[in-house]
Amino acid sequence: MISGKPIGRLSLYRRLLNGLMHEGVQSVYSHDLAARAGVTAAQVRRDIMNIGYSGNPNRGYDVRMLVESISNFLDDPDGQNVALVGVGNLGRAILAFFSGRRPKLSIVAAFDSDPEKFGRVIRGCRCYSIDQAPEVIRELNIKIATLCVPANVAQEIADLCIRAGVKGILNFAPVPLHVSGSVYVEDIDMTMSIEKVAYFARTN
Amino acid sequence: MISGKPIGRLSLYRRLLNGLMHEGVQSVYSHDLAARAGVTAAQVRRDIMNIGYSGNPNRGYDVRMLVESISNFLDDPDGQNVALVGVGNLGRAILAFFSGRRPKLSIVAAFDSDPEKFGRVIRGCRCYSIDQAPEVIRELNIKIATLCVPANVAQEIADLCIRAGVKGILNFAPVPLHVSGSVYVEDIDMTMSIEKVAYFARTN
DNA sequence: GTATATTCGTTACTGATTTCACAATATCAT
DNA sequence: ATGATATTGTGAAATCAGTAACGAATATAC
Repeated sequence: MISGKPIGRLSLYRRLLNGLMHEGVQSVYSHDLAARAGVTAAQVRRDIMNIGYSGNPNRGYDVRMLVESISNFLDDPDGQNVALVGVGNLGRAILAFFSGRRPKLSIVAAFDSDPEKFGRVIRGCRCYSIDQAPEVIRELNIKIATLCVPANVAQEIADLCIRAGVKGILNFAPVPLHVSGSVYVEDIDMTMSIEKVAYFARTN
Repeated sequence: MISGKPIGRLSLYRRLLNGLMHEGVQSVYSHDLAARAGVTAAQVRRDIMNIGYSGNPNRGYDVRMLVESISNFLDDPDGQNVALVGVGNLGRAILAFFSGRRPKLSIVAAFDSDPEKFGRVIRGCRCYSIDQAPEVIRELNIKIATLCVPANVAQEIADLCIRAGVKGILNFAPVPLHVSGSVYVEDIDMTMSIEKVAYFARTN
């Protein structure tokens, strides 16, 4: 079993390695990747060890093969569909940000409560009424939801998604969600983050 | 000295407490606040202990006074000015999100490289050329920057901000920043987050 | 006024994560 | 071939964050 933080780092390594591959770099040392990722070399080696890939003493890691190993580990080979709930400013920004970024992860449906938005297609993603969510989530086999809704409805909408089969939630709403242990929630709490920055900018 | 995660939790507690205060609740127990925040009661008590506030056995914590204690700890009494760099989709969403949310933290200037945007005022925040950043950051005594720029220029722009006096960066660019130890960086890496969610949605 | 029940404050513990350190191994120059 | 060098893989140590547990303190009931 492997826990949250290493998974995040693997995702980062892969992104950095993709950049290197694009530049034509063929192999990389743990300390080099570590410097780019902002972690220690030992950390990189252990993370890579954890997914069962092996490098080559004196030549480091083969970039292409390491990317492949990480992808085998992280990705569903068939791809995963994602829903976006809440097509406000933030929701649209996220649609724009993710559009075509990860081939194995596609935002395939958006939901909102504003009838103005029903039927519109934003960045190739169709917007439905939130009432249709249970049906659409089931039909498209969506297991991942991105919540960009106001705090006061976030729990209710999370519950609705979970009842429809969602197993993982990326929560931008500034409120902790209460879910059963079989559902994974990752919070992106921008208010908390900026207050942290403000604190350390002041006291560091 | 108190490190990153407790600070984040304090920010969260304060937000929850403000909600309670709004509902007219006067006092709260550690286990109640803990349940709302999704942490253990011991954690709450210890976090509150760390900032030197004391509750009352059998009556819990006074909501108003606890909020005040946390605010004294987290906030600069004179307020802090924030710059937003990169007025794209995400930047505008963040402007909308933060506008008027925390009285002690105001986004007072935005910067972009697109001349179309210069001089425009978005959510009460004026948009300047990135070339004016050093000057404006100094004049407005800005110590905090929110980076919503493309990955390939993020480091360069971070350096520019730091040279102008910025001490804390909230980094939305999907690339780790290399900064000196006296500057605090908080990363919000949405790609990493969604890949984490995807992984656990699949394997949990 | 006393007993009782409940909660806080804090110390000691536990578990997880990260780093250290070094043997094992591959490469390269000679 | 062989020696020198640089790197990986990984058990052990260290660090860190979170939890449990319990004495001290306070309110409440009778």
